[in-house]
This record gives sequence, structure tokens and C-alpha cells, in this order.
Amino acid sequence: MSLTPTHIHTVRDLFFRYGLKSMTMDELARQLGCSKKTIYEHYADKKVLVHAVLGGFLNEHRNEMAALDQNPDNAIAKLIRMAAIGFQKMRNLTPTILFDLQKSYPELWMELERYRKEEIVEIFKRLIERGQHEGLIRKEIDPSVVSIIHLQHTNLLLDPVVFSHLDRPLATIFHNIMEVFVGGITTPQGLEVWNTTKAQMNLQP
Amino acid sequence: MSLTPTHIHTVRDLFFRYGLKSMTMDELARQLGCSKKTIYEHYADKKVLVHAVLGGFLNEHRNEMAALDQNPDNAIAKLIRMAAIGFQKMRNLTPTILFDLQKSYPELWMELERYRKEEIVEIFKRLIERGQHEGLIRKEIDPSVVSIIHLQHTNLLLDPVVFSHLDRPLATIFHNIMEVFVGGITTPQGLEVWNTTKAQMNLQP
DNA sequence: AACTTTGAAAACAAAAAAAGTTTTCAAGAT
DNA sequence: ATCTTGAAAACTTTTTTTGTTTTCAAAGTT
Repeated sequence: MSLTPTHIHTVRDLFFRYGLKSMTMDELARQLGCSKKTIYEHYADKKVLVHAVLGGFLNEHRNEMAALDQNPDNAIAKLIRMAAIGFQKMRNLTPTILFDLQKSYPELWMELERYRKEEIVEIFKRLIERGQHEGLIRKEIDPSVVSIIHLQHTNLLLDPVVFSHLDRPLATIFHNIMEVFVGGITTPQGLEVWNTTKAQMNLQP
Repeated sequence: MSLTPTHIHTVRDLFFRYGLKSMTMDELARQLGCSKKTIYEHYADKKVLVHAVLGGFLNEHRNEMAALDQNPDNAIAKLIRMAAIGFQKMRNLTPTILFDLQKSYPELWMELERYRKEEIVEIFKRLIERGQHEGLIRKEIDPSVVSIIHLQHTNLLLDPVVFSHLDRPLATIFHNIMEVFVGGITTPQGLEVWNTTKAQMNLQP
């Protein structure tokens, strides 16, 4: 048996839904309808499997970001689209899986942290700089500082204490965060772009 | 040290957030800022602790139901309020904790199932009968059948596949479910009651 | 029709982790 | 000064999980 992409996607679902600890290899095999032997033929051990699944998740995001980076939108529009994708992906990261990652796969956890703190922040920093050249973002804004602020905004979604008791759709929370953030960094011209972009946007993909 | 109600509430939070398996006794002690010894002075073993926490959760619900049952509302209003509380409580039950319960504490899982399938369904059945006597619910409705339908409605909230991809607030989902359910069982007079009750209701407590 | 191959299912050993117990020790109470 | 308390940490025991191996039956092959 060959463990198709569909299978690996099922594994991701299970890991994300029940956490890495609760989802044992036996349970995984049972849910996939295959034997453990088959899993171990494709993945040396559980750690490799977990890395493959989360690495895939991260790569997906990396690719989406790269694709967006290609297109010829203005900086503000890009920034918003990228943020939307980031927020959308965040919601899959439940407290359980984050907890299990930190505890049992610290290297992978650090890799995810690094990805966010370095790669993503770097992309946003460059976007903000571009926005400044385009005259859409105010010159007083320090791109390094502000891109970290954005990272912290996305972090808020991971903390169940912050917004979840409000019982608002992610779209609403996203919208408000962007309203503050974009409003806070744009020139009058940039604000116009934000208003038109906003009108076109559809957060649920 | 005495493990105050605050502490036990923290334990509940941790169990609900991270699941029963990921939350080990060591981790629990660490988070509570006490020693395992202290925990074991109050609870013979982890099973007892888990039972205490989830028993408390269930009892809370039982008491809220009993309190509502006392007040002199009409059957429709009661039914809606009770449903609202039930839905509200449901959202705490993440896939992880349900999975861990079924796997590691099957007796407790069965007790929760029994509570919902017997006690709660019984309460709703009686309410529907009362509603029929009050002329608010149609006589063709079979209380036994319809109270089970309601149970199944609440079950839908536990399945992450059903509604969560919609990214709607619980309040919206609740409202729609009740719109269908109440609309489906009421007499014209009952429908009026539902419309006025609806206006007063505030789902976020 | 005998013979391979395949892979699920189950049994297994080895390793890891968690439960539960005991010891240590320092801070506060008596 | 002595006693008590309980966190912290060390420790043992039990349980769970991992990862491997074996069994066996169904499907395909010659």
C-alpha cells in the first residue's frame, strides 16, 4: 500500500484535531484503515511523520506567500491578502497541538517559531518598505518594528483567552485587527487603497 | 495547601484546553504551582480527579437546568433558555477531550452520554408535553421523538466537520437551529411566544 | 491449481512516559 | 529553637506507546 496524499491529509486532520499525543500510531493506523507496518514503511518513526505533516503545512503557507509575492498588486493589497491567509491558517493550530509540539517536538516547534519570526516578518518588513516607496505607508513608520507588531497580532489568535470568549467569526476579528493596523500605518492615499481592497475582499476562501 | 475551588477551576480549564492525555499530573502540578503530593492528598489518583472535574461540569449543568425548571416561564421560553445553556456548554467540549474521554475514561464517557441521552432528553420531553398542554406546541408532535431530535441538534456542535468551516458565531448557529426546531413544533400561538422570547434573548452570558 | 506477493491484524519486545511515592529541604509557624 | 508544611526533586512502579515481527488470508501470477 502506498500512503497517498489523501492519506497524509487525513493524518494532518487527525493530528490537528486531537493533538500529537492523543493520536497514537495504533490509532492512526486504525483510522487510516492500514497496518502500522505500512506507515513505518513510509516513515521511519513518528517524529519523521510529524515533521512531514507539519513541514507540509508550513510549506503550503510558504508557497501561498510566494505566489502572492509574485502578483503585481500594490503593497497594501498584498499585505492584507497575506495577513488573511496567515490568520486563516492559524485557526487550525489548536492549543493541544501547540502544547504537544512544544513539549514533545521542541526542534519542530522552534522551526515553526523561526519561520514566523524570521521569514514571515521579513516578508512583511519588505512589503512595508515597498508601501513607503509607493507612498501608501507613512515614512515615520519603522518597518522592523511594525512587522513585529503584525506578528504579535496574529499571535493573539492562538491564545484562546484573548478573543474566543467573544464568539465572533474569525473574519470579524481579522477585519478589526486590519482596520487598526492598516489605518495606523497608511497615508491618506494608502487608506483609499485599503478601502477599495476591503470592498473586494472575501475572507472565507 | 488546600486546593481551593479556584484551583479546581484551573484544572478544568487545562483539561478542557489541552485534553486529558496531554495534561499530565506533573504538568498540572507545575501549572497550579503546587506539588504532586498536594494533589494526591486531595485526589487518590488521576481518575478521581478527572471524575471530579467532569462531574462538576455536569453538575453545574444539572443545577442550571433545575433552576430554570423552577421558574414560571412558559414551556417555549424554558425550552429555548435550556437549549441555549446546553449549546453554550457544548463549545467547551473540544474534540481532544472527547477523544481522550472515550479512550481512557470510558465509564465517565458513558456517564456523560447517559446524562445527555436520559436526563436531558427527559427534561425536554416533559417540556414539550407541557407546551402541548399550554397550547403552544402542536399535538401531532411526538415528545419522545422530538426531544431526541433536539439532542441530535446539540450533537452537531460537537462535530468539527459540520459547522466550524462556516466560521459563524455560536449564537448564529444556535439561532438558526432554534428557528427550525421551534418553528417546526409550535402552534401559531407558540410562534408568537417564540418571537417575543427571541427579542429578549441574549445568548452570550 | 499450486505458488507468490501483499498487507491487515495481532502479538510481541523494547523504550519511553506517566503515575504515584518518598525524600529533601527551606520558609514560616508555634 | 523546634515543628510543621508543602514545593521541588528524586525515585520506583506501572502503564502506554513505539517500533518489530509473526501470522494469516485474500488477491494476483505463472
